[in-house]
Amino acid sequence: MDEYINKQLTTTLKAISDPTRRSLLTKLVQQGPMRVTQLATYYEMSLNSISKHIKVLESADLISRKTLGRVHIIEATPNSMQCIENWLHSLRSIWEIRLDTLAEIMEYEKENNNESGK
Amino acid sequence: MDEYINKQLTTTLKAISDPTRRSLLTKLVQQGPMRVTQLATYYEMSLNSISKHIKVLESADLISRKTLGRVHIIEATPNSMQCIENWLHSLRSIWEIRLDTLAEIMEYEKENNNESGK
DNA sequence: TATATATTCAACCATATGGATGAATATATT
DNA sequence: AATATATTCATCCATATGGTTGAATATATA
Repeated sequence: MDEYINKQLTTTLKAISDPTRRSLLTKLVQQGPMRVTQLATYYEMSLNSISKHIKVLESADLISRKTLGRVHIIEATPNSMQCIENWLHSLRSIWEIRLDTLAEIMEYEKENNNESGK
Repeated sequence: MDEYINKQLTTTLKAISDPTRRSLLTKLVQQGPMRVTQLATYYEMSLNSISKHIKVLESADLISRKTLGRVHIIEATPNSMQCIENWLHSLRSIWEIRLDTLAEIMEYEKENNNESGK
């Protein structure tokens, strides 16, 4: 696989493998753009930790940030998760191709056995 | 979200967020069931590390193991990744619903402005 | 200008992770 | 019975991660 895509995949998967970050993302997708303090109110965690999580999501391109004065508006950019779906689908298609091939082989074997069994 | 599913999601995502483990999984999906030493030959890493990675994949239910004497046959079980697709799709549908609602609101605002502009 | 607010940065800590190596276990083979 | 093979377990190490707190920065408000 393309090494660039592979790294992007790693970054994206690591980012969403944390439950707090998944929750942040979901919140942003549900409620729309929001500022950091606003987001943080939903969690027991310190604001600083939330800010750190946002940074991780940002470097995975899962969110974008618009700075208005001292306020940062955070918006989900869920398109960046496409790479995950792509990987899942490619894996699934490889899987199905192999199962099909296997089925064909078994069919062939069966016929062969029938021949020799005549 | 259901806490059980959420934990499963975390385990699964953490498992596939490592490039070596994704590669192992892909190899198994492509080539079919294989034993540990066989798998390890494809990598520069020590056999022990591969064995450890396999254990991680196993506890995420991404592979299954059949023990035949001293040999362990490892097989990919990619269905367990369904939880990821489910999550991605649910997120996407929330996203689309919000965008639709937003579009309706904007449409309403537009009409409203037209009215007041008469 | 002084103060309050929004946010990040820096340092610290405990625990997790990914790798290595060497020993242990279980099973085959001679 | 002795040896070889397949695999995991235990330990160790360096680095990453997720959290905390306190300081710094930037902007708004009184």
